[in-house]
Amino acid sequence: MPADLRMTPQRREVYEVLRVSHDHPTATDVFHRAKERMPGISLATVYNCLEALTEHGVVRQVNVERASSRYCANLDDHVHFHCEGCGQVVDAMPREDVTAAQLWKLPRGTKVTALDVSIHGLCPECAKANTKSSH
Amino acid sequence: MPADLRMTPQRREVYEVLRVSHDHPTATDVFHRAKERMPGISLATVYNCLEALTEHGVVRQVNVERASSRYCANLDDHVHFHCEGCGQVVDAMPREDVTAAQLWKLPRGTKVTALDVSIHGLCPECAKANTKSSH
DNA sequence: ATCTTTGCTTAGAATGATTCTTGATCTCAT
DNA sequence: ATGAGATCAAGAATCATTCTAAGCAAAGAT
Ligand SMILES: [Mn+2]
Ligand SMILES: [Mn+2]
Ligand SMILES: [Zn+2]
Ligand SMILES: [Zn+2]
Repeated sequence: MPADLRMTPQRREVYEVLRVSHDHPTATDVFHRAKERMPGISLATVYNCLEALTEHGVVRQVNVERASSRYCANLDDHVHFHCEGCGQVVDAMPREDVTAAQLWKLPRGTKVTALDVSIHGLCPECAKANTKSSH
Repeated sequence: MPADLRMTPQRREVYEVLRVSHDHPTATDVFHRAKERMPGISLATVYNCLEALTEHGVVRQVNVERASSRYCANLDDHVHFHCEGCGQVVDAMPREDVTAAQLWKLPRGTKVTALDVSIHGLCPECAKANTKSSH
């Protein structure tokens, strides 16, 4: 935890919800889960905590298309796979170092700070269900 | 143009705005530009046209983080570079075929339909301005 | 220990992009 | 020409997110 992030009970609880969740919950999802153990917490506080945690690099905000932001406590270098069938968002790890400048043509002198990748498609279960129903 | 997309004057105008724009305008940007030549057009219609054009694959919707959607008439396989300095969004072409399954570990049986990449950083101009001011 | 400053939490209001609703208008096949 | 089905326009509604203001709580100074 960064020293300059004050770990209030609410922030700890929001972080804990994310740490044990692997489904990339939205702010309202986090709100409902946090409420179970901390009934007084408000949605505004969840938004504030998520912002504080994100800004301090303790969690990641995950945006898939225009949908509500989701949050992820996995800090390893990874991207997100979004299943168009069941809607789940799962982590995908790079096979090796993936560098933007190697894969895409960028003007000489460009400084890359982040690479944001979402892969869209069908998870194995939805892919199977899809072929079955469409033959 | 797909045969099943009725090309009304409004849709043609919205498409024309995007065809000549290379800055990935938002819906309101498109609205203001379209209004110059078609003063009666409404923002709702611009949204409708953008949706129709997007659904028929004639233009692409470009989402960078949580900002308003931008639109792009370039149908070539490409990704978007977003400059954190000046905010511009520019196209970046792949150096060669970039396949998600080759670069990221995905469960066996996953079907990939689309790869959505945004590169974040500083364009050459902003990168230069940045080093100058920060030494 | 008390004052002081600053940051955090909360409820509710405000924002702003997008979508929806409704009635008018247009297109196209008959 | 007629009727069905699209499309358009204006405004209302939605909904995620942000802002506001007031009360609290922790940290620092005296
Ligand atoms: Mn993740
Ligand atoms: Mn583009
Ligand atoms: Zn699925
Ligand atoms: Zn720039």
